[in-house]
Amino acid sequence: MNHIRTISATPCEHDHSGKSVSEQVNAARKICEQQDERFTPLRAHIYELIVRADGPIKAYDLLEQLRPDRGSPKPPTVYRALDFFARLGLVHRVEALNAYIACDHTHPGHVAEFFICERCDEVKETHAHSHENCAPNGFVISSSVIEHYGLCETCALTA
Amino acid sequence: MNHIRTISATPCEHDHSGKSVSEQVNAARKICEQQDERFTPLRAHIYELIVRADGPIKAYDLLEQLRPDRGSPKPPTVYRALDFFARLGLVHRVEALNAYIACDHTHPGHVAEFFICERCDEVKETHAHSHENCAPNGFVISSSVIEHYGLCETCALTA
DNA sequence: AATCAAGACGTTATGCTATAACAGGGAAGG
DNA sequence: CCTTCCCTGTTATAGCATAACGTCTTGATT
Ligand SMILES: [Zn+2]
Ligand SMILES: [Zn+2]
Ligand SMILES: [Zn+2]
Ligand SMILES: [Zn+2]
Repeated sequence: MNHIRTISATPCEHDHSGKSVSEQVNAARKICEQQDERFTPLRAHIYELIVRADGPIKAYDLLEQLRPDRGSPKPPTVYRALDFFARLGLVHRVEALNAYIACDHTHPGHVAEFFICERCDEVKETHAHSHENCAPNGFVISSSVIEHYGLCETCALTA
Repeated sequence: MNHIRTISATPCEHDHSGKSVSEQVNAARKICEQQDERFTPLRAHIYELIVRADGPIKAYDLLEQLRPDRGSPKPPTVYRALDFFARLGLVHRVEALNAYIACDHTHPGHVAEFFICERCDEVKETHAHSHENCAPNGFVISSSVIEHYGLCETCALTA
């Protein structure tokens, strides 16, 4: 189907959200603790890798990056952590990329809307407006996937 | 990640769109011919299976349904057809289901927005409103994925 | 008619994505 | 101490998609 866009594996060191990696990790730790969930060393490690990726990252790329620090982890190791973070709203799955990205909103649990540049891989996350008005009469939305692909302003100008 | 919702494989005989299966197939044939694309017997066969599914259908389920009429087709057979239909806007991919569905709009090429009932698997397709206004300044959208999951009116009332 | 280029299809093989199921270990509470 | 729950490791398998090559048909060009 050729439907999966590619994403680069190049992390970036600039501070995208105005928070350092460790600040973001600590914020996640706090959110976990507030919900009586355990922010274990493994989870902290994986979450940090997701944050450092500074964009969508694939499960098997996370798996690679866990090596050799944690031996040779197997897929369930990372998928379980991703499930956990998704449940807490700390990480979103980007459906059309088969990838995962840290939520960059301070209050997780919202409906995320992504704008993904296909040229430079930059991703902007916004709070989606309500689509209840768009729904067929009586339809009750419980979750939504809203992703846009195209060119960011910079790339659009230099294209 | 447990992110993939399930869909039932039960086709349904009711006429969802007001057009019969053969009418839908003929409409697709016409759209192909208008664009100087070939609506081959294989493509017609696969398109008809998608229409008959009357909802999202998976690539490997299509593959099964092609047997034994067409011997033992392999995955590329169906993925090539799906690519073709998607290129013409006759079929949409539903990202969160890893499934494909016939466009039920008469003028393909639009941005589709799906409302998918997780209880009865009914899918309503609408024309999405523009999200350009929601985009970061200067972002140029080239394609979008908009899918909502929840309960249709009937299921919400009887839940 | 002979030639050529493009596209459609069959086939083999492989790669990527994700989960089921079972076993062991550690933390928290009784 | 002992039980319960959850976290993690591990093996195996399921599910989704494409690369690459060969053959044949179609339709245009010479
Ligand atoms: Zn978010
Ligand atoms: Zn860009
Ligand atoms: Zn459509
Ligand atoms: Zn329903």
